[in-house]
Amino acid sequence: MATTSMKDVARAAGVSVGTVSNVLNRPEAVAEETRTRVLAAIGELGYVRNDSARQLRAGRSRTVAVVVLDVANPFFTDVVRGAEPLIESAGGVVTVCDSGEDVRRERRHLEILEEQRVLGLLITPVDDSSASWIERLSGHDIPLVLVDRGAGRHPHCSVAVDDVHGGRLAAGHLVEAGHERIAFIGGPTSIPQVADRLAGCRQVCEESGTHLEVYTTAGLNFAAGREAVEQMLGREDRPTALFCANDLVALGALQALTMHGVKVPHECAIVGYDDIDFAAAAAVPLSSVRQPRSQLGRTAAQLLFDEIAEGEGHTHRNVVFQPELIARASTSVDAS
Amino acid sequence: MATTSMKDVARAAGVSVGTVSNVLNRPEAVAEETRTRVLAAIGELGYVRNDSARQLRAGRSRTVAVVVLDVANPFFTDVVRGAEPLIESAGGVVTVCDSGEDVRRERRHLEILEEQRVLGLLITPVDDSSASWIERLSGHDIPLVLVDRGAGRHPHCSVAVDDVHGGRLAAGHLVEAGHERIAFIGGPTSIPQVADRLAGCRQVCEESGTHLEVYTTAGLNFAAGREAVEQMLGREDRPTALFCANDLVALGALQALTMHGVKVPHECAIVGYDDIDFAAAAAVPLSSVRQPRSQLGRTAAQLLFDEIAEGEGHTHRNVVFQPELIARASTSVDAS
DNA sequence: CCACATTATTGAATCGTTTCATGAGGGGGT
DNA sequence: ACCCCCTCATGAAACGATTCAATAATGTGG
Repeated sequence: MATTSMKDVARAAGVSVGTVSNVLNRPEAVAEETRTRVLAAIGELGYVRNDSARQLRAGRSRTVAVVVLDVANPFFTDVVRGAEPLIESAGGVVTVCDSGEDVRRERRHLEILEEQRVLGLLITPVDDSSASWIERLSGHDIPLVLVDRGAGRHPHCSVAVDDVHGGRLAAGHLVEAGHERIAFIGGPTSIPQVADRLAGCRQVCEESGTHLEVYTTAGLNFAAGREAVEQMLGREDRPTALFCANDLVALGALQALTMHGVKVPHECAIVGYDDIDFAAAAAVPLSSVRQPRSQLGRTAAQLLFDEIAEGEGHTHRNVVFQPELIARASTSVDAS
Repeated sequence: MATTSMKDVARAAGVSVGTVSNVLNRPEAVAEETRTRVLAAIGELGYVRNDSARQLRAGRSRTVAVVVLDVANPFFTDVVRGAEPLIESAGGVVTVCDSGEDVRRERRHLEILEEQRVLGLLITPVDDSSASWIERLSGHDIPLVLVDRGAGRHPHCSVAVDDVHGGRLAAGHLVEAGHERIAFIGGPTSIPQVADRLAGCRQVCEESGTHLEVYTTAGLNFAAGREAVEQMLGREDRPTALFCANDLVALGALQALTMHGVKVPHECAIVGYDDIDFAAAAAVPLSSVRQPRSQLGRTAAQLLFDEIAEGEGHTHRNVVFQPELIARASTSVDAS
């Protein structure tokens, strides 16, 4: 048998489809006696609403999509978790899309989301080339909030963390500890977060006359950190401290250093970024720049619903959070 | 302006909607000249297909949902990544739902997925109470594959890892290393994986006359491991080795032990489960039971599509993989 | 007893696709 | 000329819900 529809329920309960619909959507407008009869029929037939039909009529789905750079990165899972409660309590459904830092994957997701007529979008764009697609969605009346990106530069709501400041915090911490050769590991630099963190780091190094080497990686993951360190260890006169663009890279770097017998922190200090749970539990507890992850998600969801509610007369808001440095053993001076 | 529909495109190109549909779905059935004209109109108007209408007509969506216990757990992200390529190459769309080990959340997801008429489902059920819901979906013609659960017990396709064997491997490894007091940390035991791993562990302990203590936790995460260890340290005569139900728990335990100055491995050894990337990079590289994660996902997707393709005359298959023990420093005997 | 609210239900139009039977226009073959 | 076949394009009928104007049924007050 094909799936049962409202028509079947209506027939079984001896009412019209309009009434069945009312029972489901505005139960108070239906007489007690009728309502129970309809509900009974629904139970009996195992009827399940067809969301496609609902959406078609409504013109929009109730899905809010969150497009992130890497679902395996705890930073993003925390952002998502921060956003979920608000979305769900507003009757929305959350779907997470992983762009994997790949513009093509991102585009594919956006195409599908557009066809699905999603209610709204929280997105961390892969890089600047994503902009045209984002404008397209926005032009098609899909409200969106940029996450961790685009403070003020784009005509959209956004939440972000001041990554330049974060870079300064990290580098400043290392310079204060007396390091004179610092390496930055991270990439690709087309990712704005990476570029900003590096920029902040560079500022501090230039101000203090500290030598800075940059190791550009292809991604922000475990393997990237490991490979960068392998490459670095070949050189003479190697840096005494690393600033890694995120904690995954830092953990990879830490692992490679340990494997090659380089002692952290006193032969080489490390600062990461994001302060994920694993950072504190690493071989050497990792100093890291902490971002208010779940707050980032919550605020993003809030901005999205504000935009939806306000409609036409909406003015975009850009919320910027300040990061915070958490010092741990990986940069400890007295651990020597 | 409302979103532009096929009707608008048809008008602009001077053809009927049927033809526009053909251009999109069976371009070879449309004359070259007409096709380009229609495509031009589509580009001009910025037309985007409406998926709700499509699905309504088709009766099914092209979404395959993967319902996992915890998206933040690298085990599951790897399973998902393993499944994705196959699903996407078959024209499907993947959506990941996080039940958070909570039956109520799981149920909410299943309700929504059913309303969405998903193409199929890969699911790791929270516990046995999920069964009735799963049967319901299955009865409503939604094909599904159980992941990491239900080898043979349920009337469905499934992929799984022999967790009892995994538990035996872990415990056997510790017993061989000479440990005589072992603690198992994990929970809730309503999760079948946890129960099986414990069962395997218990078998070995009984066979070898090894003392076993069980610390039941509320979840399989970082904090759970930390808390269990806090509790354990209060006791006298504490175990000399831990077997943790997964790596997150193990890392939490490791962190707590280190914080209290207990040396791993020689004051207390640890074996984890899953062999996630972080395991190798932990404070003390973690011995762990490795499961073929992405293969699990790939096979699950394969089984799902087989079931969809075979239709009525389908007979369920249950694939079981064998886990493997990876020994690292956290159980090393000569590291004393 | 009539006019008038009030409340509960109905039926039809609508959302945007896909699908399929139907038909129009052209060649070829006989 | 006639018939058949082919290629393209058409128009209308689904799909399953929501919404709203129209009605039916009931009660209220004058």
